[in-house]
Amino acid sequence: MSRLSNASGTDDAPALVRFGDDLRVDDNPALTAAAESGRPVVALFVLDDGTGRPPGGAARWWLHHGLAAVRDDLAALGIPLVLRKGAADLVVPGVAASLGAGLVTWNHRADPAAQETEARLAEALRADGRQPRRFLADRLFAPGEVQTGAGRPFRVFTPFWRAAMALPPPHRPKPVPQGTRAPADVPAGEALESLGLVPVAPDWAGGIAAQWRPGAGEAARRLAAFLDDGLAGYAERRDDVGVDATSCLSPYLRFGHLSPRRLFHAVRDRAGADGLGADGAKFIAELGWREFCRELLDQFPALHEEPIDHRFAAFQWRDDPVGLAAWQQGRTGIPLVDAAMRCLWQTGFIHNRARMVAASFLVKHLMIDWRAGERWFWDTLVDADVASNPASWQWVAGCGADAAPFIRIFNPVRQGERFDPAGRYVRRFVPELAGLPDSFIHRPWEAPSDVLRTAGVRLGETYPRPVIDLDEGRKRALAAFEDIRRGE
DNA sequence: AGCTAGTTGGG
DNA sequence: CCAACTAGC
Repeated sequence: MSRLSNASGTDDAPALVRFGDDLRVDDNPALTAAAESGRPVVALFVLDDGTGRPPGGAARWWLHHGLAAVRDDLAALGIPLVLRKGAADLVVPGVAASLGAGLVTWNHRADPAAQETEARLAEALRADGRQPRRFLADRLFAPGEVQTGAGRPFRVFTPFWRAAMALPPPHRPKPVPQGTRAPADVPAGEALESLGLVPVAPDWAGGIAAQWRPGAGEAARRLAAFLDDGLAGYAERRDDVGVDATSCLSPYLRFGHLSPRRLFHAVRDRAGADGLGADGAKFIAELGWREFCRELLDQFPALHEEPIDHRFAAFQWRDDPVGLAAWQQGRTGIPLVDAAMRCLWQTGFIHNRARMVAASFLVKHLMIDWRAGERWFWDTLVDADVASNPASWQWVAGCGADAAPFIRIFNPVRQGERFDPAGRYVRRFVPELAGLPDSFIHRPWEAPSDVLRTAGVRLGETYPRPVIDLDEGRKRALAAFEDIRRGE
C-alpha cells in the first residue's frame, strides 16, 4: 500500500496511457499529457468485449493490425504497449497498480457504455490515489458544444452544421510528443496473437488485407494522396461509384489512426490555399455527419436498437430470412445492390452512394428491419462506427432524427444509371454481367434474349432474377408507411 | 443524400 | 421526341 501511495505521489511515478479508438501518436491528447508530465510512459490497450458493443469481425481484423501499427509507432517513441484482455474497470486499475502509475490518461470514446465504465474506472483510480485524466480526441467539437439558440441539441443536420461552422474552428492538432521514455519495469501483457482478433480457419480476410493497410502511416499517405489528387473535383465526383473519387479514410478515423482535427485542418488549409472552397466544404461536411452522429448517440444511447421516431416501433417489418440472405450474399438480382454487397464482403467497405442504395433496398423494397442490415454492416465493414453506422441506418430507414422521409425510396436502377453510367462498379463486382452493354447493365431482366445470349447471361442460372419487382416493392413500402402515418 | 406521373414548352 | 418543372407520395 505504501509503495502505491509513494509511487503515485512522486514525479517519477510512471504515466499510463490507455488506448482505445485512438490508435495514433499524432494529435493524441492523452499521450501528449502523459509525455508533458515528464514521467516515464507506458501505453495500455484492453480488449474488453463485455463493455459496450464488441467490434464485428472485419473491425477485429483491423484492430489486430492497427494495434501492431501503433505498437511500432509507440516503440519509436520509446513507449511500450501492454496488451490485456478483460473488464476495463478492473484491468486498468490493476495495471496501474503494478506499474505504480501516478497519472492515468485516456481519450473519450463515443460508445455510451464505454463512458459509463470509464466513470467507474476514474473513481477506482482516484480511490487508489492516482490521477485519472480524460481528453477529447475523437471529435471536432465537444459533446453538446454545438447548440440551438435555445441551448438544445440539434435534430437536423443542416442547421447543426451551420451552427458548428459559425463557432471558432476546432483547435489545431497536437504534434507527436518528444523526449518520452519508458520506466524500468513494464507490467506483463498478452501477445497480440493471443487476443484472437484475426480469423484462423477459414481466413475470410484475404480480400480485406489486399485492400487495406491499417495504421497511422498509411492514413497519412492516403490523406496526402487525397489532398493532391482527390480534393479538386471532390464535390462533383464523390457520388460516382465506379471511380475512386472518395478519400477512403473512414476506417482510419474509426480506429483513430487519423485525428479528425488533423484531417479538418489539413483539408481546410489545402482547400484555402488552392481555391477549392466548395470541394473542401463538401468534404468537411462529411466530417460534420460523423460529428452529428456522435451527438445523436449521446442523446440516444440505444441508437442501434431503438428507432428515434417512435412511430416506427409499431412498424411491421417483414420476416424474410431468404431475402436477407440474398441481400447479404449479393444475389438479389439487382446489379448495383449486388455489387455493393459483394464489394462489402470482399473488401470490408462500400462507397457511400452504393451503401445508401443497398441499405434502402433492404429497408424499403424488401421491407426488412433496418436493424438486421445494421448488424450485418457492423460485422462486415472495416469502418463500422458505433455512432455513424446505426445513425445512418436510421436515416435511410426514415426513423432517424434528421431522417429522409420513409417515402424517399431509392430506385437502384436509376441510381446505377446516374452514378455508375459506364457500369464499371457492377462489372467489377458482378463479373457474370460484364458482357452486357451499358444500356442493360443495371437492368438485365429487361434485356432482349439475344443481348443476354451474346453477353453469356442466363437469368435464373448465371445471375438471379430480381428477388422482388422494384415497382411492386416500392408500392408495398409506401402502403405500409401510409398505415403507420395514419395510425400515429 | 428520391421517385413517379403528369404537365408544359420546345424541337 | 426531349428536357424542365411540379405535386404528391
